Amino acid sequence: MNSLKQIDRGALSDALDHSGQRTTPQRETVFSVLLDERDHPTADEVYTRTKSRMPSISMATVYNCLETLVSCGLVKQVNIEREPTRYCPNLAPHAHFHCRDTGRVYDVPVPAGMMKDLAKVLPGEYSADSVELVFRGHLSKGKKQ
Amino acid sequence: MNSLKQIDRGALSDALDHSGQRTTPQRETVFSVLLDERDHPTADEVYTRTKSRMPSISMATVYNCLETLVSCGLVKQVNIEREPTRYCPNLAPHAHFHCRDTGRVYDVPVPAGMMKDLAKVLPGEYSADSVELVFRGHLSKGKKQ
DNA sequence: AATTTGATTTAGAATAATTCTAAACTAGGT
DNA sequence: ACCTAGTTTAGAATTATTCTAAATCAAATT
Ligand SMILES: [Mn+2]
Ligand SMILES: [Mn+2]
Ligand SMILES: [Zn+2]
Ligand SMILES: [Zn+2]
Repeated sequence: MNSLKQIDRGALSDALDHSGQRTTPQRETVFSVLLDERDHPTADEVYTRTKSRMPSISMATVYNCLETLVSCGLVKQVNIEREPTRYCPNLAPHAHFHCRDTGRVYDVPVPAGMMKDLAKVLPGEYSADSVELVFRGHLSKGKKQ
Repeated sequence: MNSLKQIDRGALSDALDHSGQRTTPQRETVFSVLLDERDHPTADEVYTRTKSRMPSISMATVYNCLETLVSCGLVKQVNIEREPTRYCPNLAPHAHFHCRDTGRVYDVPVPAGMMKDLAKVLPGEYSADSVELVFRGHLSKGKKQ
């Protein structure tokens, strides 16, 4: 019993089935780690958190599970500059904000359809299947951390 | 005599002076390589091209020069997924398009003010000093390469 | 002109995130 | 119970980049 809610467990096994991969305790646990704290952890952070729930898991498996979750569409990779890849289970179109002070990455909701509309700046010969919008700057003190 | 136009040579020494760094043949040559072919080369590609104009240059110096040019604001780093960092001397606000087929990266002009306007989606406590917009997809055949 | 000094260049070593390899393990289907 | 393909695992390999320390350079001073 990891902390996956029934609905998330369903989404996980559907997505894995659909892409011909098995549901395993390691994959469930890694997925639950991502859903529990949505702070865009790195593979290393996912490893630490997963290990506390499943001490036998290895770093290689964490990388494998993350790659599996990405490949079946449940998780997105977020790359900011040359930092280690971060992982985001938020499937809604959204932007990211990277705080230069803390290094933290936040989800930024965007109005419905806006991400798609951005692609209108593309000349006709370009056709985009993904749009990535990243802000970098500072959080005014007082808010969050 | 490297292939720097007089106007670019001026911009270079101004920017270097302003940040307390010296104008050197290596820096001039690396800068001219970036200006001559605006295809967002990697450090490795910059090294190859620079070496053909200045055979004695080393990889370490290319990295150093690129870092210098970035630090004085003449060049921007462009990071796409986990690929090697690319370098872009286009100082106008613009977006990038990454072709999944060829791996090439293209500049996409955006309407004046649009990049700034994007920051309006940010909640009040966020203040962005940089906005990055990257499209990924395919170029319709026929166009470019 | 020679000397000093700090910046720059250079080759090669070190680093670190990620991927690869190959062996052990697991589980579903016969 | 056995087969088989998929998964997990430890550790080695990879690779872009950074670091180190010595050599070189050039502006400023003597
Ligand atoms: Mn901040
Ligand atoms: Mn294409
Ligand atoms: Zn996110
Ligand atoms: Zn560009």
